[in-house]
Amino acid sequence: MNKKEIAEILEEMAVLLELKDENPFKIRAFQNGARAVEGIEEDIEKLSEQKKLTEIPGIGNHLATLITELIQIGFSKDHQQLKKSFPEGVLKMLSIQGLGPKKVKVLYQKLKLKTVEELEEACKQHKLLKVEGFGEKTEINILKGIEYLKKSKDSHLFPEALDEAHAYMDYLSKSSHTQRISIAGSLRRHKETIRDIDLLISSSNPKEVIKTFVSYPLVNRILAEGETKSAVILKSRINVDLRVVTDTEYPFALHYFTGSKEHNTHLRSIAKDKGLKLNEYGLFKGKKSLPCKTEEDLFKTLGLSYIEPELREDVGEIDAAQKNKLPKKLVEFKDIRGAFHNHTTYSDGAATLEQMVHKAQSMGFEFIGISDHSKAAYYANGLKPDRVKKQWKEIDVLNSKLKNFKILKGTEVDILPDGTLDFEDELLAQFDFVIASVHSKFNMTEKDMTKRITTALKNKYVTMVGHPTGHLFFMREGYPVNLHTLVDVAKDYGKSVELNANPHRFDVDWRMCKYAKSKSVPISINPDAHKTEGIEDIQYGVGIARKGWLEPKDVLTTWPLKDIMKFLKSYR
DNA sequence: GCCGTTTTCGGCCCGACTGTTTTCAGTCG
Repeated sequence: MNKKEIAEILEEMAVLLELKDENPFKIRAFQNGARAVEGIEEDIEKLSEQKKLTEIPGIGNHLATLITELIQIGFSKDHQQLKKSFPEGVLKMLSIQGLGPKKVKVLYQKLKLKTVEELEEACKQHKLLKVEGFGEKTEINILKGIEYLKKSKDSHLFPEALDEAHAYMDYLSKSSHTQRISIAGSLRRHKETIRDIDLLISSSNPKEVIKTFVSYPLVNRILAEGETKSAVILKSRINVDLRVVTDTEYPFALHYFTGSKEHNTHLRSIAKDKGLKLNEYGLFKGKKSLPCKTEEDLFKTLGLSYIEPELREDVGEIDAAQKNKLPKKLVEFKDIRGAFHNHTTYSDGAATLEQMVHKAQSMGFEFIGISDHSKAAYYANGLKPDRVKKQWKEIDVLNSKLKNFKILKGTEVDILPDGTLDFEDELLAQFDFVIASVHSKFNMTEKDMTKRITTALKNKYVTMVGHPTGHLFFMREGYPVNLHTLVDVAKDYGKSVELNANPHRFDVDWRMCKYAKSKSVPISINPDAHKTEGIEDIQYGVGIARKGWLEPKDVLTTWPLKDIMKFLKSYR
């Protein structure tokens, strides 16, 4: 059992303990334990063997035994026991906004509600009004929460889908019948969340390929198994569609199945204008298909420059391709030289300052910005000025030892409801950079929230706004804010805008990247890392940036360090 | 349940908001 799975079990146990009304500090110990496990840098199985688990802060004797049990026999008796106390659907109710363990417990015990569906029905019939502590508003909010849950039900975070797709492709590539293979669909276009995985294979023996496809060990259910088309659901609950075509058809099919639908429709009309017909099997002049070996050939034949998959959303890319006005070279991961917005154990990160630095160095970076939370972020162990200064000292010492690498002193300072910041200007002035973020009082009108955030951005020491909308995929909607106004203010005050690369966030999204680019506002692709691996999320942020038409020059974190330092001084 | 150079017992991060209530419990971050 790996770190992630162990952490998930500890997390679930914490939830179950909450439902059982256990000692809150015991619950927190499980939550801390889960986070500690996730943050472990070494091999957890080895640590368990060597009985060194208790050396990790947050893991004591009991949790160490439990983790060892999980590693050795794959389950824990304590966990199984706890799980028996509540039906599974009751746990699901907890993912509804505004419903916590206390209320869920009451609903389960008083109204005998066991699933989200039963809860929804009960709300509609106003059965909750009978229960003390529940009112009309609560019912409405629960229904809203259920609606939101349903909307995001069948979607998956980008990296989860990508990992599944790569593993499946590795497996399929081994078949001698597979000629060319590719990811298609929204995953190839790097949409922010993924509903299903589309795979395309060229082969002269489609039957065999399909047979191999449905025999994949991680398949949970086969939905369709035809001559050239198959669909399955994986154990991870992701749907995967496969199409098998001939190698001649492959480039056309790849384009077709990559989409988007709107892009395809538009491109077909371009073909039609030229007296051609385009579909997934070819580009036809009369009955004769024009030869194309690759997608590049296809675009060329239509008189267009090559359109990268990320751009195919029919938001002007076809027009630009006709006029040869597409970005010359979209940003790539290898262009990235460093990252702002990283947390350490000083606040709510799992890795120490030094571990984060080493990770950044191992990724070939030239700098890393450290931005732990400010004091208002109690829940995240936010820093008071004295601890900020302690961290600065540690950074100074490390910097003096480092060659060709620099740690930048930063903070993720809370934006208070009135738009002022959680640190005094006098302190802010001493940071190399300042990220200002909203972490509280989300419930404001768009006008007030926009005022609040732009006021913060206008502060002469603030470099950028962190995760500007605050949304979390599948968990909560963002607070209302006018992003165009925000970008305009960034433009006027010479600031940057964050593209938070955490796959739960992708905030701002690619649409706003495009707008920022049009205003020459540099985008910072930031990992918002809370552990060393978190820094790797930058690669997904790069995908979103590409989708937003960004080239290296548009991305602050690709600039040479001396230019970045110049930028950080320019707006003060 | 975890932790510890004031402590092996007794703390453990807490303020704001919401919706329900008339003084507060539950939820969230």
